[in-house]
Amino acid sequence: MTKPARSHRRRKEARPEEILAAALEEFGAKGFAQSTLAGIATRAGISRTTIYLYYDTKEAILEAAFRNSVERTIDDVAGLIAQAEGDFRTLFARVVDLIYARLVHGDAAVFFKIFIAEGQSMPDLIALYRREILSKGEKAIGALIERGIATGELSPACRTDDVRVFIAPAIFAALWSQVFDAVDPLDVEAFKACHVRLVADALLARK
Amino acid sequence: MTKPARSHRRRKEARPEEILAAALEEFGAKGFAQSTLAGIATRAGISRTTIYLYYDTKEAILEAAFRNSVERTIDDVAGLIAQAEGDFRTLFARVVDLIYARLVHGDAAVFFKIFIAEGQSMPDLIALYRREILSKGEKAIGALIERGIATGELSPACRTDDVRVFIAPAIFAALWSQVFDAVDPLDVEAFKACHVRLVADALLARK
Amino acid sequence: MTKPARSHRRRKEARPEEILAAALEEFGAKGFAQSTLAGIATRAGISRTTIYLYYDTKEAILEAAFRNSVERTIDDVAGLIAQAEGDFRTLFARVVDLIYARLVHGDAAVFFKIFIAEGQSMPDLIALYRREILSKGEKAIGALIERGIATGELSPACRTDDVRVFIAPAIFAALWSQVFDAVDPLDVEAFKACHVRLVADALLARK
Amino acid sequence: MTKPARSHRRRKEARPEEILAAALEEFGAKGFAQSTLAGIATRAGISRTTIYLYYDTKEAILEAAFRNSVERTIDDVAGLIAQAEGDFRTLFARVVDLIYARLVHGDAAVFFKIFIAEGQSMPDLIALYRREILSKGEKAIGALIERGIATGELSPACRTDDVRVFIAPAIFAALWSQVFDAVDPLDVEAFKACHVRLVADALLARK
DNA sequence: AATGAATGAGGCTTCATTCAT
DNA sequence: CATGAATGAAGCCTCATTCAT
Repeated sequence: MTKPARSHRRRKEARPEEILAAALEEFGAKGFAQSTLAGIATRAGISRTTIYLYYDTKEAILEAAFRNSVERTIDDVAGLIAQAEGDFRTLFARVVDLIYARLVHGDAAVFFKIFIAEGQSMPDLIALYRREILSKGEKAIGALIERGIATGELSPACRTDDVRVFIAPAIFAALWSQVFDAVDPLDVEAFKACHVRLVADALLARK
Repeated sequence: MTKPARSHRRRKEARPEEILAAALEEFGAKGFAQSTLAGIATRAGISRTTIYLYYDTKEAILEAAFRNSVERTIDDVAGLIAQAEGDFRTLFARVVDLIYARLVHGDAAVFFKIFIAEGQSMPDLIALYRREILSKGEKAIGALIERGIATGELSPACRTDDVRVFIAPAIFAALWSQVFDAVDPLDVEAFKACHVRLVADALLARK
Repeated sequence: MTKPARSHRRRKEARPEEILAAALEEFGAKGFAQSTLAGIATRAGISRTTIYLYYDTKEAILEAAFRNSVERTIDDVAGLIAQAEGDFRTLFARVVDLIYARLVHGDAAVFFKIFIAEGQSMPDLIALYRREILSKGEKAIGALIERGIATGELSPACRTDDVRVFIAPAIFAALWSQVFDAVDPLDVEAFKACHVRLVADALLARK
Repeated sequence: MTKPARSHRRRKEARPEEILAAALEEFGAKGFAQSTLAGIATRAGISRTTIYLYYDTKEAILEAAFRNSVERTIDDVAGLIAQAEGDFRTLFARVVDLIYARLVHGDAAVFFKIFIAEGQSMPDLIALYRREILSKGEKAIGALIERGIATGELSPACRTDDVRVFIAPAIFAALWSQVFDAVDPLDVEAFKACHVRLVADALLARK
């Protein structure tokens, strides 16, 4: 169907995403405020001014990169809610696995960093993040718990918990890696196991 | 004889701390890179150049503010390890209380932000933070668990856990407040209660 | 096909030298430390920041201007050594002519000024100057004297002199012009004649 | 009569000269424009603001230091004209000796440097220098030549020379030392001998 | 589509100088 | 008399952004 794109054409179509990828690299390495268009351009292997053909401002790049990443993440989370088999501990572990994967490496970690540091000046993105991504994640965990209650594994009392507490260690791990990796790297796998055990032990204990 | 404090003198002595306080405000509001000396000066109610009478560079201000805060925090933590009476759940709750107090409001929150966003460029401060503050906190929790094992409340198995998992929700709460306060404020007290319950339930369950 | 030079291009190629010329003017008028990039930019008819497209720092401009000038000067001096015909007095006069021309007007005068005033902080340029330019000049004079001895005009005793003594009045004239031109201008031609006569008389007298 | 000054009093009277001495050091080390009041104050062992009790501006310090030095120099030169015994070569050597002494070390060297580099902006001092110091020096040399003619040592033709040519090498030596001392120090004594020989040989040769 | 050239706004820092003690 | 405190002016430099090719 789609004609095998000539390299010129292909280039043109690929540019925006290439720029976004380069920007994400730069943002991750230096933070948003410290990032420069020059740095992004270099990483993308293009000239500084070419960026302006696709994005109007530095902020626009961040926003585009963010929306781009958001969509993919939402899909992942949706899939994650659907696939659900096995006992609570197993299911929870699987969910946590995915969250760690996305948070410790990948785009999500970068945006986390940026939002924490410079979120004051970008309330719209913040709201979008909270609404589109975090909410979905919360719902996924909530659904997991409901299922546990339904099967009799968990006590209905677990419904009253703030599910964010159950995921918090993952965020902690992501940030620890970002900040202290050089001076004191975290054994993510071991930490994750502790995390799952803590939550499962606590919830299952409530009969 | 010598009048207790001529206003000139008194000012001079107070200045450094005034500047540090203003800087912390500014850093908290804009992040370190985005902060300007002009902003700090305005908040302190002095001129831009006056700052240079006390600190040589913007980095020096950050460092001074940090060390200033570090010392106070260490003292708090030390005191916290000492005072310890009651059952595990009560003690843990008290420790967590203090951590929330310092992390959600106050200096610690600001430095957290800065380190996450711009830590790459200040490895020395990062190392200091990890060594002087976080370690102390970890030890405090570790001591608590040992005490619980000693009194027979907790299983010795709890010793194998990474204690950072037990505190992670507090960091989460601190960052959530920083980032999402405007769009979706966190009920910190409720969250904290969940946090304590989760950890206590899990640990006490392991017999 | 490719038009010989689009104005954009041509400009770009000319810019560095334009900036250097402007800088030399500015340095000459104010000395190096007192010179400002704003002044250079104005003289060059460009904006302050445009300078940074071509030179990284003020020091870099000085260095570039200097090297630029050095090369031309060395070539002149080399040519001057080569062309040599006639009796000692005539030859010496010709060499002195060139030295005055370059020293009293032109780049050399500016660098003299700068080196005298601010040489402490630029030892590399100083060394280069001594090695690449002054040495060549000394050699030229030395060669002249050797030739005079060979032809029997001069006594071999002249070889023991420090040739810099023979040129010193030229430097004096250059500096006098720089410093006292407004208050008491020097009749350079007359002074130069005196200079040549002094040296020639002294050397030729030694039989 | 004069009470043996109490140290306080003595201090007060000495201050201006102490400041001048410190300023001269600083000017010599960094040039005038690069010198700072802070540097002068440190060298003088006093506070920055104390300087303002005695001198209104940086320029005023330069001027005061200069006038101070001028007076002493004039006296020296006057004395130098008076004392005159022996043949031309001997006398000339003695005069040149004094000039070297003052130019290569001491205040005069510093002012030379400053005037060359930054004279444009201080025409009054320049004029004063030309009038009060250089003129006197020229006259001293002129008188020497007249005496030589009178005693029959020199030809009356020597009267037509610009006497500055005869002293130029001394200036050259002074500047060389300032600029190239680190990279290629000048053997001042040898150079001076060459200088005297050159001038004497030339003048005495004209019969 | 892509880029090299150019610039204005703004940040950090230095320093001569004034003010109050 | 002496000084510590404070500041305004000015300089260097960076960077997002516009213009012309």
